[in-house]
Amino acid sequence: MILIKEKLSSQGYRMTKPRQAIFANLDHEPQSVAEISDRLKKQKIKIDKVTIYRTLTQFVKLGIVEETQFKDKISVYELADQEHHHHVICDNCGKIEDICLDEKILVAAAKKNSSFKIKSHHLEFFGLCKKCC
Amino acid sequence: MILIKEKLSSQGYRMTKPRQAIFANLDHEPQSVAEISDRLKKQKIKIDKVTIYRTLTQFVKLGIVEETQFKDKISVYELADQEHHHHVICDNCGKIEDICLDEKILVAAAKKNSSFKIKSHHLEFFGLCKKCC
DNA sequence: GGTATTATTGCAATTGAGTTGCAATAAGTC
DNA sequence: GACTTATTGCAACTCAATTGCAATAATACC
Ligand SMILES: [Mn+2]
Ligand SMILES: [Mn+2]
Ligand SMILES: [Zn+2]
Ligand SMILES: [Zn+2]
Repeated sequence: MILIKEKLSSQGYRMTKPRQAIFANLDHEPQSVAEISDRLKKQKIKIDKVTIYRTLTQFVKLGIVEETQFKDKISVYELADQEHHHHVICDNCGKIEDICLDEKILVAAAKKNSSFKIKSHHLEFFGLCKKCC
Repeated sequence: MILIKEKLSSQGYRMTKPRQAIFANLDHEPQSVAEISDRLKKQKIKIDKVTIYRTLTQFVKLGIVEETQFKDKISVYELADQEHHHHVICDNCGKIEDICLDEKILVAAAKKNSSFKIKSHHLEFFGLCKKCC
């Protein structure tokens, strides 16, 4: 928590109540803006969606949050303080599971086979969770 | 070309001028609806965007076209008559390069490490093309 | 503490991709 | 050619995300 205050003020940004509340409602599971908004509403915290968008965009820039999008194209956000990992998404109910993979070999192969200077990659898996199987 | 007429009529669909023109403007490089629309305009072929959307959705269902989305969230479409492959996208200019990788090992590892019944995956690489390097 | 400065917020309006309803049009069939 | 019905184009709409701007609140300075 102090960590993010540091990160903010070091860039001339301010630690505000909305930013604190949004940060407190982030998770290691990716969430959409709508989901974060709902969580805040349940806690009787009134924050406009625009503020959530702007805050998350800023958190991404500061490396506090990671943004991804799956098949449905809407952005989802999760805390960035975890080791590099990927997700398995249920085609039926949308449930998300983390998955750790050793993809070094694959990335190395990609770098070798491509004329591009490869910097990053997206990798997600889709299927059915236990309940939906 | 006859191929797609078969596929269409076998499902009770019709081969129309718009569908022919849209098919003729598909490529092995992923294109957005806007890009396809522009190509058609340059050829003085007047087809509404809605028709392009509906046609592509149908082509996807028939297995003629593959739909993907990269970082910018808009859908892109490419011909499906090619072997399974992935893409490298330039972060600067959007150029796309095909890349073939042997990901069997990775997919097997994912299936092993996950509680889900994995059916498919998305894998894309990002970086800088030669020009933008 | 109180005041000045300026980052931040909330609201309303806007953008842009994609979808839907429906009447007019054009394939396929006989 | 006439009939049936899939398809098209237009307009209206949805929904995530962005933008402009005046009101508000966090920091800095006294
Ligand atoms: Mn995760
Ligand atoms: Mn390709
Ligand atoms: Zn499920
Ligand atoms: Zn480039």
